[in-house]
Amino acid sequence: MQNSDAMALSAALLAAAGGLTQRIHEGVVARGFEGLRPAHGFAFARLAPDGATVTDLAAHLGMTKQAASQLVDELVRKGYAERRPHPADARARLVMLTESGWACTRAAEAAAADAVRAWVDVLGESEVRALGDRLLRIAPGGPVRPAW
Amino acid sequence: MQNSDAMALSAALLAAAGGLTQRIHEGVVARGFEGLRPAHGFAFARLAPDGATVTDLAAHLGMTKQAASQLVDELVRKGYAERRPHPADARARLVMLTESGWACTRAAEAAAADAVRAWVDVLGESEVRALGDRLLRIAPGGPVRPAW
DNA sequence: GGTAGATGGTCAAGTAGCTTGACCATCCTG
DNA sequence: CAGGATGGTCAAGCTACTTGACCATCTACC
Repeated sequence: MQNSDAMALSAALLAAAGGLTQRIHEGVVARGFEGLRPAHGFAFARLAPDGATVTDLAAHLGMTKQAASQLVDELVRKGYAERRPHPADARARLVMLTESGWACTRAAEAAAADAVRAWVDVLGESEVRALGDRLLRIAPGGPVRPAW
Repeated sequence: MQNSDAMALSAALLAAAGGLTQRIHEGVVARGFEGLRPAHGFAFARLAPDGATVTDLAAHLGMTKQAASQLVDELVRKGYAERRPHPADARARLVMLTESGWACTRAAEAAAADAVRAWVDVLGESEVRALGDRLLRIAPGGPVRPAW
């Protein structure tokens, strides 16, 4: 395999990821959630299950805890999250999604589903499943971080 | 296909793209090119064939021409590009890669090839080719822009 | 051929999202 | 119950972008 093939594959992967990010973002906006940037989506993904501390979030997003704290401030101010006392550690605070935050998460899922549906129209369902399977096997198991 | 499947596929795609970006960047640094951010790679891709004007570059990168101009300033200051008079338009200036810029482009190709080689080890060559083929078909034909 | 608007580019100032540094409160370990 | 580690915030600074204003040159129309 030539270097130029590797570049073509890389470009396709980055273009697909960029397009997906943009479509999800547009879909979320279209569903009435404003003032959010794609980076917030990564935060929602970490907060969704059971909440998280600011330090957890910072590690997940690959940023300092100060920056994560600012980001949480913003989510709180906009009503998507709230800080609650941590049940087991008086230093820590558990950041949890509000009902509005959950609604936004569902909107993001719906937008992602729309984007994937467009791929199914082009490739067919089995091909899309195969694509997902292969991506999973080459994706670094770790956290999904905005890397550039 | 469930919404949760779409999210899993999206996460895998974004993780793969993020990992690839990071690996390319690390590979470029490891080959001795410093002071460059991943975003510069997108600029190099546009400059590589025959040079480009600042306005072209801005459109390609999805930013204002002022920002693109600043970015070119930086590349010039670091010796990767140079501004030459445009042969057919006295207003415009043609930004071209220097020999050092070409060397950096080759380093990025080599780093991408390394990353792809790691995928081949996991999936096998034919699967990786199939992956690239499918990505090309779902990627928005347009320019590769850093979308978040 | 001259003039009016469009286009390429830069200078200047402002903004948003991150960083580093300092600090306090609470925890855990010996 | 000390002393260090950890969770979190406040404050200041940096950097890559933005918007706004401006000049030089191209292009189209009369």
